[in-house]
Amino acid sequence: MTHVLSAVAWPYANGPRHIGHVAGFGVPSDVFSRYMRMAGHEVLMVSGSDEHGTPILIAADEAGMTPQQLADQNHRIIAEDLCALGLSYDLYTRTTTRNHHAVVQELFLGVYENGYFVEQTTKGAISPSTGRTLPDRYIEGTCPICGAGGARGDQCDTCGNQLDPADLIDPVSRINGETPEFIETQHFFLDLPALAEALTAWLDEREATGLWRPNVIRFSQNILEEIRPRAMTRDIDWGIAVPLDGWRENPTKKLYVWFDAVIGYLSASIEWARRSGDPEAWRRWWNTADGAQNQALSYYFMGKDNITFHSQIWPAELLAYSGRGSKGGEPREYGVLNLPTEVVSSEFLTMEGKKFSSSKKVVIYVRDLLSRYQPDAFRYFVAAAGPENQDSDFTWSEFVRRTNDELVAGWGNLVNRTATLIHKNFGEIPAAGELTDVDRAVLDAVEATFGTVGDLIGRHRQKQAIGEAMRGVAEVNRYVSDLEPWKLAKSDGDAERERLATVLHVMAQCVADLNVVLSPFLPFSANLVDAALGGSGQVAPMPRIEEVEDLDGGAPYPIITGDYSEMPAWARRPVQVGATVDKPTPIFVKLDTALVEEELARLA
RNA sequence: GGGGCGGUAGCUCAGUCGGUCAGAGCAGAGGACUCAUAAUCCUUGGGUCGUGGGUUCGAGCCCCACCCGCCCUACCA
Repeated sequence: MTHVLSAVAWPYANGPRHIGHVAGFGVPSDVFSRYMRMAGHEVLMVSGSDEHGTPILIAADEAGMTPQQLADQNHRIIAEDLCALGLSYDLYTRTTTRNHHAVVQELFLGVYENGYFVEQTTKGAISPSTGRTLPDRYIEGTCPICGAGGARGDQCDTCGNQLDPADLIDPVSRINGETPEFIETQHFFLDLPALAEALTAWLDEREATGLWRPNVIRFSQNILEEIRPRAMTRDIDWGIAVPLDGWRENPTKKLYVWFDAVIGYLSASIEWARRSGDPEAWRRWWNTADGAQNQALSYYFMGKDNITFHSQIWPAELLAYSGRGSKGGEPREYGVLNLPTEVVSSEFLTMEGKKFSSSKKVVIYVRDLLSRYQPDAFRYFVAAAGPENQDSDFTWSEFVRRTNDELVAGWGNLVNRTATLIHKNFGEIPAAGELTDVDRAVLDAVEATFGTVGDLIGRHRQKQAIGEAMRGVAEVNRYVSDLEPWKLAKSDGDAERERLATVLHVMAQCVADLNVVLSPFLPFSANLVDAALGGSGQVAPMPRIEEVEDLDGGAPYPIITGDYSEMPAWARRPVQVGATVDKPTPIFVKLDTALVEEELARLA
């Protein structure tokens, strides 16, 4: 039994998420997790809303709300959207829970006690009226190099030079227009150089597996070369308190949002365990570094902009807590924590050739998409044409084409013609007579897809995986066309009748198999397909939203959770002879090509 | 500026260790069939593999230079 942690990127709760976000981490992580469960692994899939940090504060100010109110609102929207996409989280929680705060502080103390924090004084900009950190990008002014106006604190877009915000001429805050104040301020820096050796060893070992995507491993090793301490606290009043005397009480010093967000993988695992009734259960996914009997693997899903935090900052935190850096040390109560097995980063999805931009209205939100289209149509597009290895483009015409020509015409039609033929001729799944070589050939080809598709999903090659599954679909369509069962149906002879039963039985078996193979990609329709062929309609369990109490006395909140224990195994299951097959209704909605123009008009 | 990725048929892309590697799907053309959401099945066109050099018996594949697109390089997340 292998324990598999599916650690899915935490969506930032400053607004609703668009389809680019879920294409990058949502759908791929769900396909992987569903497959791994069916393949017999003990999967724990966790994520949550990332709710601290400056952008939330700003969005809250603009909306006239408190940051907590804004986070509450967006957390709910995001959770509902992810749930509606069928993403099978064991727990989707949030970073404003008491549990998360406590786990983050525990990690901080572990890192601190082992000596991997260094205190440094830095110069930084703050807003004089609020005392909050003013990040470089929120300061603008005249570029000291080229004299252009509107230069940002970190970089001038006109001349391209990188800047120090203190050098800007007439700097102003983009948040409220006031002149920033540059002050000396104390912060805790994560001593990354003291962890560099351990990080290098870990990355080398990971590289040797040959499993990481080449650009991810290369990028990760590259950033290791210029490693330096990184501030893990901020001058801000929205976040998690620094759990040290003299700091804890300071309302304007909080932990850096990225220090806390990645810890969510651990805190969510712990929260899941506490809610499951076995508070120590999380350790089976996290504490197997030192010769535990079972094996635990962890896969982190995210977009490429997050690689740094998952292949450097997060493993550094884990190493520091576990006492595995050059300064040594001992772990506290959580023990030696596992490092990521694989950082599975996707590239970016673009929209009609352009970057997503909510301000420029080059965007489609998950909610809007799902209000008009089937979740599986979108999931299919992402699996078949998503940004797996390189940036890919979402266009409405391609979405319509993929849906109509591949999903509806290929798979949907095979299901439909199979169910119709069986319904008309037998009304139930007929028993097979003697199989011919042609029958065996198609059955073998379809059964082989369990191996090929499963292997590809396990190696995070979902584009190829769904391609192989669809090749199986084409093969069965070819079988049907070749054998022309409708002609057999027109004959009265017993031999023809038995042959017809055999062919339809083979078709039903192939469709049932392909349905299982496709179920990680198309869970909603998998249930409908199963029901259409006389099954229970319970092939792909679905997540649900649940309102829960905070475990430690905080405010209640919605989570995503679910029971995924009833998934079928990743293997052929003989179809049930005698199961009733009714006249089918189409499962996939064919799209009107006119919607391309309608959708493009919405973007303008 | 530094690092990385990509530029292959009209479109979207595969091409593992240099040797049937010039491919698939879609669109286009022709045909078969009628069980099926006019779906399916068969046949078919064809591209200087970004540009220019180089290494090699042999290069989309390796090396160098250049052109174009994108990403990372932030105290945003």
